[in-house]
Amino acid sequence: MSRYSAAEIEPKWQKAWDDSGVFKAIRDESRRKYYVLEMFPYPSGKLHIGHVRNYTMGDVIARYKMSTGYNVLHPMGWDAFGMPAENAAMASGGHPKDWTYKNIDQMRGQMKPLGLSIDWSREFATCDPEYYGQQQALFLDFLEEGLVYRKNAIVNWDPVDMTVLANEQVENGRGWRSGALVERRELAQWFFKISDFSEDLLSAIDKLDNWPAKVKLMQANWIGKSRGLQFSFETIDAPDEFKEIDVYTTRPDTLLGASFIGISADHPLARSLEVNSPEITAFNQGCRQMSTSEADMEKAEKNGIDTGIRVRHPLNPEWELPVWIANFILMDYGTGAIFACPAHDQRDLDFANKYELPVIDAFFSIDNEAPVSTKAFIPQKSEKVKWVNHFTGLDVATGQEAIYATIAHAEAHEWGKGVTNFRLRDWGLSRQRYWGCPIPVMHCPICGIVPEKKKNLPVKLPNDVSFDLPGNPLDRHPNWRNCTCALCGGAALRETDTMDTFVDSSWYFARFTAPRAETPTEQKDINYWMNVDQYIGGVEHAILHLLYSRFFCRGMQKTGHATEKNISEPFNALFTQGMVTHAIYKTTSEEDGRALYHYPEDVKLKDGKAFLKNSGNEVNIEPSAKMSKSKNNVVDPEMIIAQYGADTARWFVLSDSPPERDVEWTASGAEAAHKHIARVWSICCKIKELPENTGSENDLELMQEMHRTIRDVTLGIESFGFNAAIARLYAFTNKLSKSKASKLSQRNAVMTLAQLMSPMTPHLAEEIWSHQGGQGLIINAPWPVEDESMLVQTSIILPIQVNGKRRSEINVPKDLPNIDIERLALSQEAVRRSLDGNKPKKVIVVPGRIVNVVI
RNA sequence: GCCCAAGUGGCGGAAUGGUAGACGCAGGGGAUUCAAAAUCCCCCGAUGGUAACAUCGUGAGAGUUCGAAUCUCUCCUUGGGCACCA
Repeated sequence: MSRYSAAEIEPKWQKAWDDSGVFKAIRDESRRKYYVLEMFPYPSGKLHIGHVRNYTMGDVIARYKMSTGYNVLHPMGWDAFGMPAENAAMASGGHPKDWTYKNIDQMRGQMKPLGLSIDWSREFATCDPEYYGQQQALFLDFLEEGLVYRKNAIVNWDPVDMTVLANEQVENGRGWRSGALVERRELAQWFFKISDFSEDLLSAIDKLDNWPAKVKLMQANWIGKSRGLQFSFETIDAPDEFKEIDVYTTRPDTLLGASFIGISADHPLARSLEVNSPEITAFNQGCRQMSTSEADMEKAEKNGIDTGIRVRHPLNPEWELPVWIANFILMDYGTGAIFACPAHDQRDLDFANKYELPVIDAFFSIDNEAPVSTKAFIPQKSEKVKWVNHFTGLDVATGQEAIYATIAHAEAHEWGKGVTNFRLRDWGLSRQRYWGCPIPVMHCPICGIVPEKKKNLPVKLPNDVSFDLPGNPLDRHPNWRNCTCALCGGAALRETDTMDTFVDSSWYFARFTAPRAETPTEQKDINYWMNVDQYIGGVEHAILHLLYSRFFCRGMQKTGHATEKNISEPFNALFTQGMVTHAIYKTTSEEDGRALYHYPEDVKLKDGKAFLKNSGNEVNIEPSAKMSKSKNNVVDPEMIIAQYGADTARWFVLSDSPPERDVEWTASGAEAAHKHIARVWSICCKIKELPENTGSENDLELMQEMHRTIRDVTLGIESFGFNAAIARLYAFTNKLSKSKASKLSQRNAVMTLAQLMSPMTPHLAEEIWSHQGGQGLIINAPWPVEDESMLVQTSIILPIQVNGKRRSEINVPKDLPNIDIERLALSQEAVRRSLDGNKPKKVIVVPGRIVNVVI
């Protein structure tokens, strides 16, 4: 018996797959296709074990589908634009392009030894001019179709680095590099009109049958359709242009609980008041120094300033309400102005208590009429409440009923109108950065904004740039900006904004169907391969990436890039896998007190404590978190592959946790996976050496177990229950290793085992297959199908409960009538003891499952 | 703060209304061996008991049900997202 050597066997089979071209996807209308795609990686430099998990899951599906006769497309590419490349260039010199392509080479080199069934001939990176040139063509068509426009928007501005900061680059209101207080600055920005599709993007969620319910719910909440009331308050003592303040509210029913009016610091009225009031100017400035992130705004202390202006209540002109500027009101949502009802909104209540504004109850709970003081009363909209002199005449009604009644009242009495609003905002795609897809337009002093001609695409990024000065290198490039107006032929300037990297990832799946086409898509290919049948990626993309991709497909439909077949929904099925986590090892630098993070490979564990291998110093163990470069809690797959082989790494990442949940990487788990692979190989070798014989009474038992395993593993793979499938394979391996069945049956069993394991451990599977004399490659062998006749069970074990507690069990023929089961159950010693001579109240027999005796 | 999840032995987890803890890890005992590694066999939620068995037990508390890890409500903790990280 030879020892199993992954180092020899894995490259051998990878070469065999390559030579036979099994993974090359060729369009063939006569065959059923299956498109499986994992979210493509950002080339950060090193593959980590989380990537391995992600691609292994896709690979299991791809290989399984190949074995069941599908023509499979399983491509790979690189989400290659983005900030880290520029950050690296700033930190250590070099060019983002070189950094990126070097990383891609490295990661591809780490990925290939995993033995993934990828069609590498379709590979591309989004920073290839061939890709982003086609993206520019799409952009121009979107522009022509009216799906792109320009407007002013607020950005985080770092006044020292003279650059726009991403939200993650703002730390406690300061720029991460400069430490300068961040300002909110208004810039002209490009936008996609995703809001045109709000209704469609929302209602089409219902048709996404094979998406996780939680993702669909998150998207629906994100789009945030609401029915509310828009109306205006007449002002008193306001500047002439502001005779009225428009407000939008989803709770117009609480209008009699109104306490004050709140407006955003960016509201035109708030801005106009700055002219005469240094206090208001200072307050608004303060609001504008917060980051633009909604989470930051919500977490910040709620502040406000009284403008001195008042408004009349629309239902009672005598009733005057003060107008406050408040830092928690977004100019982007609704009208940038609200009326506050502290009794029924916690945030308004905290604000009212802080500034001693009135709290007026609009309704009470039916059984408790205590007025609100520090905790707002916010019942479900479907709960009936008692209204205080409601103007619609309602007395006891639900919030929802009151909202409808109020909108009807407002429309009938002409003081407001019902409006359907969406939370979803248009997608700002402008980035003031170098390493992105250039927006292919120019600014002409005569013609204004002019799209570049398609024949001049791609508008390529210039290579001669440097990152040693603040700001965007495209802005200060000596001649890249200068161009000729595509309309009048005069001198013009190129747009220096590049596109959000989410644009790159919003159509790459379509490009994979024809990656070398001279147009963004090729009708025959997109028509055959789309949609993606199974998409796999992190749940962190549940909203933005997936929503943008759904929008993009709608845009591509409108602009004729996907016409024959409706691909408005790109992903038929979605699976969101969990992350691979690892404990974080942290010490503090003695020099400057900064946190230092250590790689798991440099740390030794002993008695629940961790020590550095080189110095022996103890390190702090922080709770497991997503593996990330910044925390160094990463496990390098190269080391795992060198030590154990790819099959071990693949088997482990699938085995321990359910795929949608996070998995904690442990060295002992990897060791166990490795042992199992060696064990299966040794069983295979033992079977080969068995003497030839003819059948045995143990054959049936082994074959029945084999067919049950085929059934369970197939179901496990199809339902993403990889961990369950693997547990089943362990159990079958245990059975086989102890089996006394004939050589013929054992050989049959081990070859079936190899087939069932082949999606997870393809190299081992091929080796067993060839060792046992299987025909051709196992990847080309048809998937085993269970024999129904081998699954039939003649008797079953029924547990007997007394009052819901298990007391006994009986072994009965499968189709014994209930009356006989009941009689048998009651005759059980344990049941008789519990009954103590009394008659049972009731006996529940659930056929095939359980018996419960109620006493 | 808002939206969405998750919480089960020492650990990863199984069971989606019907025997809680499959399978794996760690641990304990044994076989083999001159010895070790490797391998194989047995045990392994807690408490009480020689045992049979009994009681308790799925983050906390309440509820629905003949029966709840599973459904409902409230709370706690952890994770993801919050529109310029990808």
